[in-house]
Amino acid sequence: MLTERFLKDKRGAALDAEERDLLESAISEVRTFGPRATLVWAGDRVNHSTLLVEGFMSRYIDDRNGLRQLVAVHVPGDFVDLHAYPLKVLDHDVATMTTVTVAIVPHKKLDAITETRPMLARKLWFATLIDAAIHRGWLFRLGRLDAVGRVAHFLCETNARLVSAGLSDGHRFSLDVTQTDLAEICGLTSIHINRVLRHLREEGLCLFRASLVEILDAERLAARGQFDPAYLYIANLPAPDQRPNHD
Amino acid sequence: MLTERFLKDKRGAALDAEERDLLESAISEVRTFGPRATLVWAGDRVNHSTLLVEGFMSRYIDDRNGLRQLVAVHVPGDFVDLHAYPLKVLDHDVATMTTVTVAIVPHKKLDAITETRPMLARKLWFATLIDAAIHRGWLFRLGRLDAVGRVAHFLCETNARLVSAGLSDGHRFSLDVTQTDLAEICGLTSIHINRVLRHLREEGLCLFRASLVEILDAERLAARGQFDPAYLYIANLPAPDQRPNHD
DNA sequence: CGAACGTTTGAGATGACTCAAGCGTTGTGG
DNA sequence: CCACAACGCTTGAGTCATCTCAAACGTTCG
Repeated sequence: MLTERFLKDKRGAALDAEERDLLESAISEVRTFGPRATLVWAGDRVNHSTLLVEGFMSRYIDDRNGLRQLVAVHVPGDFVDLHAYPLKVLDHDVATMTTVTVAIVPHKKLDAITETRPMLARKLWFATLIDAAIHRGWLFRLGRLDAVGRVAHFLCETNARLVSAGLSDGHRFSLDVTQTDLAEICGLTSIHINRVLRHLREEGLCLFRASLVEILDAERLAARGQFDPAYLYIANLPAPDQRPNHD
Repeated sequence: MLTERFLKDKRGAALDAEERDLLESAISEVRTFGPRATLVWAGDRVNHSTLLVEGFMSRYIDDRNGLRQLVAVHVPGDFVDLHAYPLKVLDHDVATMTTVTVAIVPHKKLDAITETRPMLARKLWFATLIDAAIHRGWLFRLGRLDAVGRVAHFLCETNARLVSAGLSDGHRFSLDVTQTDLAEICGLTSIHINRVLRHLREEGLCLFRASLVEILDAERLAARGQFDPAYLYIANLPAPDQRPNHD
């Protein structure tokens, strides 16, 4: 089932069987794309959204000098550009990172859903708000962490999301991206990413080699990146530290 | 009218008279708060959302060492934590920056709207997606700009939003925040913010003094911050540069 | 009047960047 | 089938932006 992973394990928003069937029937087409293919350009009007079934995708903003800043990385189960349904025009590009399988959902079908199924509509809304929460996690990463912390934070986040998608056992997962990709995610240069990865390896925190991430010490890695998974809204997550009392 | 500025001038999502009345009648209470008051703590369950009528508010994430990263600044007309309606629990704190007037909208009233008015519901969804687009603008700012660029970018953004809210003439506006606030927005130290502001002043780009921003050279300031307002989804904006052809 | 807060400036430390070069792997066309 | 180009990874050396620590000043408010 193509929508199988969508909103799976998300706090209080999992789809029931009927909703899932409805969404599944909204898919008009299934396609595959090779790596590094751009599916949507900023500024273009779009009439459909893209559910990622397999592979990794990204969203990014280019600067004047050809440098780019990734604003999102998507894993299987993500409704990559569902926000294009209300927005119609995007402020960023949408591209594949690896070879992907995607399901296309025309906005016309979403019209039918939102007009007749307010609860499902609310869950779609919820899904786009998780993306926004992840944006905030990234803002914290870029604004408050040093280079090692940023990479550690990103790897913890990706691990948590892939565990939720059933694509990581919590210690090893496939992440087929280059060091340049990591640089564009973390707001660093690829050269510095290389030194950061060496540092993480030498400290026994984690390995990144040949498209494979091995987390050697999850606890210390999370501490180094000040990673608290609350913002991912994953259900049944082992409780993080209690927040301090707010007096 | 309390909701007067909400979605005003936003591309293709302005409310019609009936929708505005409906939203207005969903307000249960109007309150004022002093500066630096926290309205919502991360992790708390909330049953209402807050429409900002007057003043400035912020949303932020604290790190372990008491430092904070702002993830949003809100101006009058913003529905500050509308995303709490689907999410119920927030991943960040919500606080006032100045003295504010806010309108409280219970989630129960929003239930009634989403169940009977799919088009208005879609516009509420749209409003939360603009906040997400602004998050992305901030990610670009933090990930790809140097200190001077970040401050320039933020001031351009705030100017554009306040023009849209009718609170800036495009050249001068009141911004009652400290240099420490700017530091927490831009991911810098307040000391460095001070030097950046001096630089902007000496370059004739803009002044920030006594809670007043004066933009001396809007074009060069925007260039310095690589600011392109497309992500704000403001209607009838003078067209920015055409995007290059994508071949 | 004194305390608290925000601003301003200086000096020195450091983290990340730039430039440069070499290495290994992969894919491709002669 | 080999040679070479393209790409990604790795390392070194030097530079620069921003941070840290320190101190002084002005304003506001109790």
